[in-house]
Amino acid sequence: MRADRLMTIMILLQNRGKMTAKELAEELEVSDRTILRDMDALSTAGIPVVSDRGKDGGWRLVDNFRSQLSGLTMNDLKSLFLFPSGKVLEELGLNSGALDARHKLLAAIPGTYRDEAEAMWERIHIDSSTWRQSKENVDALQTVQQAVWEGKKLTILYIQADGELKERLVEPLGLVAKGNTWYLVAIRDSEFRNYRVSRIHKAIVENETFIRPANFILAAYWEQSKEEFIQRLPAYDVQVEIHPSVMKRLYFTSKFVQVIKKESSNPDQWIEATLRFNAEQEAVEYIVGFANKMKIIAPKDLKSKVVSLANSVINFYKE
Amino acid sequence: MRADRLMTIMILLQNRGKMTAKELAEELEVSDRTILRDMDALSTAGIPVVSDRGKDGGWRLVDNFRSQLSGLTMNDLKSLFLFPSGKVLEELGLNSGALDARHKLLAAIPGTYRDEAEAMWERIHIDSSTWRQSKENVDALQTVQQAVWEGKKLTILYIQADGELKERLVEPLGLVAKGNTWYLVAIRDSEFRNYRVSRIHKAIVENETFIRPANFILAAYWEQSKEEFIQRLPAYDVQVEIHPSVMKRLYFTSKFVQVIKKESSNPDQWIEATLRFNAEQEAVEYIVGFANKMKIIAPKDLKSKVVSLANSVINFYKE
DNA sequence: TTAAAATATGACACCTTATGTCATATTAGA
DNA sequence: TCTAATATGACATAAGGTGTCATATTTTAA
Repeated sequence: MRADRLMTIMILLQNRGKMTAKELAEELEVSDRTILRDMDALSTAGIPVVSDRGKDGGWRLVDNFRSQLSGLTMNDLKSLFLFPSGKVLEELGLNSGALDARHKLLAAIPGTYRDEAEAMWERIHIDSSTWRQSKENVDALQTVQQAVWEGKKLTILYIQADGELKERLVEPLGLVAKGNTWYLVAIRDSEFRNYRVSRIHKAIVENETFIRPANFILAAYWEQSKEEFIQRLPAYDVQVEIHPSVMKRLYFTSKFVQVIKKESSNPDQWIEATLRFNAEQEAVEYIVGFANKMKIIAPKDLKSKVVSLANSVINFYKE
Repeated sequence: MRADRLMTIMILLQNRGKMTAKELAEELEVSDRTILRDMDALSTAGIPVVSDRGKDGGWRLVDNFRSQLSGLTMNDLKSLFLFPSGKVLEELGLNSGALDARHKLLAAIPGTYRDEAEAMWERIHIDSSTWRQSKENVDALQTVQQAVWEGKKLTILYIQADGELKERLVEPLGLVAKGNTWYLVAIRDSEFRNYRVSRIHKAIVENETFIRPANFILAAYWEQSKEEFIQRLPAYDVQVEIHPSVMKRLYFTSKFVQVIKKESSNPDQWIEATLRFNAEQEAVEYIVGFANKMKIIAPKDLKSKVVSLANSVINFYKE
């Protein structure tokens, strides 16, 4: 009961600014004295409530703290109960069915939490699955996950980009779910590395434990790692003109689109755009599919590459 | 204190199987009698603890429940503090910075929760952003979100699939984050509808409120809606043989791959596979990019379509 | 300066909840 | 039959919380 009330006091002060003990007492149907005690309890708990004595006195949250709270407290509560996609939960072995049991456990928490939880569940849903069944292989995920939780070293057979199988002994720090793809973040030879879980052919949890780096923050590491990866991503830019009839298709596969200039309602006016690919070959393969609806402006030698590919298609099916 | 202890009992039983009241009492530094009372409380709360009397007696969780719990209780706690992607939080106005303040609030919860929260944060990270900047337009999300929270009707200017702008008055029920794409689930004309947020050109929150349907469950509705959408997705299956040199590429764009038969280590043996497309044209455009590395087996008339497209490429660049 | 509105603190009586101790009963296995 | 275990009730005590009351201090306005 009291935890409920403390939380409510915080929320009231956040929303209304300054309130007297008498007002709070009436709102919460307790005595003034109880409110004063609650204020002691909040202070003890580190919540910076302060009092103004005398006329026009009352209680408020320290202004700085309050302005933080105004963007935080209610939203904190909301995000506290915003659950990730059922697919992620499932692949972590935390089935959607667990949601119900968790709700039950949550019922033991002060009522305000519960109300916020329900509101969030009712209004926001996250879904990371694809429209069609993903073929991403997560056979190794259970084993990898076990090692992560138990802080044990892991031997993995890893399929490298060139298709070669390599055995590695790693210290698994965490897992990152990027869309439908799981990455294992681990230490090998004193260096941080990311391994795509679908490329782990086999994983064996070792008995040997390891010391987790003291200041390792998975989310921060991942953002940095991602930034570096993106920096190293090859970029092959192509200037094209697009026939309006395929604009919809371009939006649907927006993956390569960087810039679209001057989209016009004139159904006959070709539209300039910049596309970015990882490699020339990727550009060729993509652009050839647009046939005569996408015209290469630059680089100029890409045209002959596209034509060459088209010729090989024709020869292939001549038989 | 007691809530802590109840939770600890559950965890101990889950981890150790059967324990006597005496053992639990010693572990938790309370009397046997208190443990027996706690068991009553757990039963009352719906946790199926059962006792074995007499020699070799003790307390355990119902086997079925325990096996669920082994995937549930600890995992419940874990998933309770598994936070969705920072991108989703950001777009909901719940910035990553809120995480820290939430952690502080969570500190008020029994210590076991806090420990689990830290473990989860340290080991699992979710990231729904793309390697490259997404072009998905979420300008309207703030306004839409506001209406969702406030339970107010919303007027939207919606860009339909054919590009036409339509004005709609809707009752917004919730938001679904599907990968990088937000969908608004709303009622219009007494029917549930999904609107892609990036297609909402403009949104205006009305003053008029609406009655939320009593038994509406967003997650359930979304799963059903998705199922129906997938059922209606056209499926155009193509049997192909793939040269091993492009297998890597196929894995990278696994979107269309349905079945791969007999993958061989023989670098000269073509591999049979089934690809699924939404339309014949999509198949043509995709397969042409593989040139002579992907051979169409069936349907047979697709070959001529691919050749035709290749010809139009060649003619296009003849100038 | 006075009065009113506010908080600050302590104390006490009372209420509610929780705990430990004890006694008796029942169950299960050796 | 004996021992190890749970089952239940009861009672005294402890712990936590609340309301009422009294006294003290601070602030502002008249």
